[in-house]
Amino acid sequence: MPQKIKPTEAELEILQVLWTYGPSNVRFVNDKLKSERNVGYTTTLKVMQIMTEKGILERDVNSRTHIYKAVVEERETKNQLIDKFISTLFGGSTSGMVLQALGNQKCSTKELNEIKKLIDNIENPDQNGTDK
Amino acid sequence: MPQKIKPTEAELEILQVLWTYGPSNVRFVNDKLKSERNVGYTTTLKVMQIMTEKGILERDVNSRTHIYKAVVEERETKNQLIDKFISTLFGGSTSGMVLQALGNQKCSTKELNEIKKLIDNIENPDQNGTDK
DNA sequence: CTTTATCTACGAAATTAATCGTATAACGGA
DNA sequence: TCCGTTATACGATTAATTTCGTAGATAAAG
Repeated sequence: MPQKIKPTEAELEILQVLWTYGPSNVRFVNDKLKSERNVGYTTTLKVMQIMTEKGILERDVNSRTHIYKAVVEERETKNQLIDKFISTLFGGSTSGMVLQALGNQKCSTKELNEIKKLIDNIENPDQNGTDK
Repeated sequence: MPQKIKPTEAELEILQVLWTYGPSNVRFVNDKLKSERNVGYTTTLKVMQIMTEKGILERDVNSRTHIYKAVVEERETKNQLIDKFISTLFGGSTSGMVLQALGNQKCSTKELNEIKKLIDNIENPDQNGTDK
């Protein structure tokens, strides 16, 4: 576990864009954010600069338009956030959280089946389900 | 959906105590918080006063030592937080979040079975499992 | 009745997050 | 070459959060 990551709301939004679309410039990221809510260009720029200082992002400065990419890994970061969420709200009980999430959210039958399949795989790791 | 709840970190800690132990005074809450981290009495007092102003808590002022209780409901509040968490990090996909949570956390077989049972109940709501 | 401990009220500092305006440099087309 | 567009840099402001010190009131102990 290398670093401790605690992105702010605004930082998470930016990370989402970079995780989804790969390395991007500020304009692109800002456009994506603007499709969700109103935010100024320089605001996004500033946050991305701060993230770079913090080591959350890296940037390529070779061209005039800087290209930013996420340094932190999507899966790992989300795991940390889930961990924290579960420990804060559910006393560390993963199943407690899952039970509440499933109990109250609308989840398609297909999704539920995926989850069941995953559970079966966890319980019988050897028996090959030809997952991937 | 009555109100929108967005407790801060410190507020969530306090809510946890009140949800777990029921209506309490500041001293009690502060003692519980101190078992986790260092925090001064007046700090806890202040936060609880602010929460009361916000309508997150209510207090009984009859005795000198005020008794605070949570106005917001545990289940509902956690649901809102889960919702937000899922939409921010998993594009609204509950199963996406559950898959990642189960895939990476250690969860006992018993817990996994609970989850499976719940899924079965969701899929066959009529067939009575004598839930409650 | 004093003294000491315990409460609440209040104010204010310290931090952190988020936002944006303005300055300045560079690019691109007319 | 000149102008409008687009970048980054930087500073400053605002708002929210967290923290705690101090004052004043009340209870409890001696």
